[in-house]
Amino acid sequence: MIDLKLLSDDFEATAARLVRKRVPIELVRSARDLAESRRQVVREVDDARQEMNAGSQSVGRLMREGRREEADALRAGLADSRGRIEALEARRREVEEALDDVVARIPNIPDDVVPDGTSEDDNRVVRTHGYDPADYEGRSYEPHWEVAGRLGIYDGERAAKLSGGMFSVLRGGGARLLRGLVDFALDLHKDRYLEIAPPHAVRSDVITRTGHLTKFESQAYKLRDDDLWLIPTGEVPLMGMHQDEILPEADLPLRYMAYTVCWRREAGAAGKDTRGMQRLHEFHKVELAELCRPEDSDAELAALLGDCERSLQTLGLPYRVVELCAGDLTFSASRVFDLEVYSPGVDRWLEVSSVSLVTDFQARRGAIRYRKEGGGTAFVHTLNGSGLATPRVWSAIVEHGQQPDGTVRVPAALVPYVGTEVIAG
RNA sequence: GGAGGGAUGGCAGAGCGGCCGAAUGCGAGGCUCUUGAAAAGCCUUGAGACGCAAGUCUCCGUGGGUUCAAAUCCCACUCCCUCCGCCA
Repeated sequence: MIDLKLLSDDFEATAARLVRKRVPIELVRSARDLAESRRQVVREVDDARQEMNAGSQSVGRLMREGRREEADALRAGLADSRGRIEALEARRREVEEALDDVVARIPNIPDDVVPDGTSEDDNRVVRTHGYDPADYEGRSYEPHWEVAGRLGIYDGERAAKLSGGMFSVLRGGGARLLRGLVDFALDLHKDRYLEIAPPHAVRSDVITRTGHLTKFESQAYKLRDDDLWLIPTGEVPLMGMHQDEILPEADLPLRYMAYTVCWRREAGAAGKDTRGMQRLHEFHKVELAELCRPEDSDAELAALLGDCERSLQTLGLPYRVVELCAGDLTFSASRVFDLEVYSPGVDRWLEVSSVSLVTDFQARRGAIRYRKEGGGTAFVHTLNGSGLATPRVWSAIVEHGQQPDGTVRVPAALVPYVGTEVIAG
């Protein structure tokens, strides 16, 4: 959630920044007005309470002094003021509910350096690494599901039999490639990130406060008999760990990585780009996530982006870095860089990582703070990015590594992890 | 799943319905003493909301109830611990 103070202190500027993210101005106005109403009601409640507290204390004093009749008289009057407090409280709840509802629709404020734009088309390619169209001329590339299907390392039909569409079954060298990718990613980042093995099911409270379950949409799977949700990303437990904590400043930044399975319902996303392993309900991912001081978050974002790029560089995959425009930013992010790998089999750039700066948006809802060395507390900034999202990297390796004889060449850096230079089945 | 115990500030740990936002100890910060340090002594030290400020309000696991008044009494829930059962 955003800082409501920004709306009362500097409405025009804040509204202008939100409008860049396609937020309707009426929504921002209504948040400001409701916040003001709330302030007023809270003040009335406080005043009423003060009166009541003072009265109650007088009753106590009179009783101790043995002045019974005076105490009884006062007590009768206080019963009424309790009714008044209850009425005011009811109004406060009403206003707060309305405010929460509006605030829940307001996304994080885009960073001023983010380019203007309203859609994907306005995103900016920052740089391209390792890609030369000449490399692909004079040869045909098949999509990964063809290559992998023929090798028997990917079985889409059995996956559908077990679980329906958008699930995968990997076999033999395909399963080994998946496992190797995970190990590779964890090893690559172990010096800067603390490895965590978190739960894959979390409470409603946790997934809500990390921003992955809202009144308006749910990408997550719910367990039937318990108040638990399967995580859509490792970010959820990594950030949820510190909810309601006040961290010592000296502990920051906290950099974590976690290998988890991720589940996404992706309702309505069926159809396009779903062939093979491009989009799955269940996939494996090594997530990088961190908490830091606000003044460090720009530098941490650059470093995190570099770390995520390093995964692709080391694997020798051609990719480009795309900065999302204001109108295309995800709800919680103030700034996002997508990493897209070139997939020759489908001749497309596929998003394999989304590196996000979330500023204090997530920390505010999750109440993740730190104690400043000079005194006082403040919300941390949070960041996250995929260190390696397996399905699309897996398929990119298959498409790039395909050889005339139908086998797949394994990138050199991955050979020790997969245990073979060539996947032949 | 069954039986019992518990949840209070950074930690440990008190707390007869009113003088309790809360003893005490530890930790942390400041000061005195000292050449310096230790020891000792003194002082300070939870979070949040509103307010220029004085100050007021909220928070003792969560939610409800009783009462003029709840950390304290009642109800429900959640979590933790111990024992039993089951189990990778």
